[in-house]
Amino acid sequence: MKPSSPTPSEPSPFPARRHDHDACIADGLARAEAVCRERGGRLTENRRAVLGLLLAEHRPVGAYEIVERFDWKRRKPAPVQIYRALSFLEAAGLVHRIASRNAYVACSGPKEEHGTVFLVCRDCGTFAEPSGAAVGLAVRDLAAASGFEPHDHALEVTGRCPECRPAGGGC
Amino acid sequence: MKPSSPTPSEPSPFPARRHDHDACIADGLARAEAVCRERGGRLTENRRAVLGLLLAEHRPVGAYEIVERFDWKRRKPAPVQIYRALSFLEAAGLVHRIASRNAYVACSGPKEEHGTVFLVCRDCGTFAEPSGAAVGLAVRDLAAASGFEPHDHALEVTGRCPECRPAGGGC
DNA sequence: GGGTATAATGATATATCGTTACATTTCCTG
DNA sequence: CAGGAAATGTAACGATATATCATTATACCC
Repeated sequence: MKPSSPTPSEPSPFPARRHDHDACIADGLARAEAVCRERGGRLTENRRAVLGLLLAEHRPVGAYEIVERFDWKRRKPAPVQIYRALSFLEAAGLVHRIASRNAYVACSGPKEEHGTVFLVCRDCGTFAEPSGAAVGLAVRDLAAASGFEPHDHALEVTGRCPECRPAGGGC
Repeated sequence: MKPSSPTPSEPSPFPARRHDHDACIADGLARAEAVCRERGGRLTENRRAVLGLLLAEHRPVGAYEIVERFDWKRRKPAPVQIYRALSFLEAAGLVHRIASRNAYVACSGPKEEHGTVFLVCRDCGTFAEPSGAAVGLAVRDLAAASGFEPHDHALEVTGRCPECRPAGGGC
């Protein structure tokens, strides 16, 4: 498979244009259940619904867009409900906030190495979260050189995803 | 070089606790004048005032905080005035928006290499903008490996600055 | 099971951040 | 000094996020 591709073991952090989406939602929810059992929170109906919606999109979604799309017991939820669910999910490491867009994404990686680098396509909005160990190290080095003690960081890169780049490749 | 000291030529991107602050404001304004001459904008009274206020703080300041602190012709300015000045200054590369805080800082570096990494102290709020070539390269590599074409990025690191770390150093 | 503490939700209001729209003024240029 | 582009002034609005407090659900102990 993919004999001459430049990326053998890690084809792309971006989702394939068509993939088993139900499975990736189910995976995400299962992972959430596990995380909750471990951390002691509860994956309630509301939280599950918000996470499900984010898992159904591979792109950052604004809180008020979630409000609009939602149907909780035949009612539109109040913003605070969404923010509460998002806060819980973010604390649990299940979603990330994309500050540069005031939006939220489901965390795509099952590992603990998540949260390092976020790629967002300026054209289609698709989101990817590659495992950026090298970037993390560079950040740590840079911080250390300044005597700075890093606690948390968010690197948000905008650009064009493989699908949206001109087919020729070059520029 | 770098015989035994950890940071010989580049002591710290953080401002010293006391330094010639008037000079660093004057420098910033002079730089702004130069940039405007080159790019064709005008460093008007309002823009100069906003930039001056940001230069007077080595930390991110919210737009509405600028509104509150301001005294334009004995009046409080409307938010839109501040945002207009900030937009101009940001386009000119003279200030950066810190998305994770909804706040703005004066660009500290005179060079074109700015805008790569932002360090923000969680305790005192002090801001630094070290030259992060290594991080930039790591980001480019990571993006390339994904087939992603990066256009722009913002890396915002929160943590503790040298002044606010426990004196012992370790943890 | 019943009582109780804690977690989560519902509902309303409000704070904070940023923009739209349009009239007016400034100031550069010829 | 006329004409036009750039910048400002003013008011209202839109978007994002949180505060407060009453109520309901869940876990836990007995």
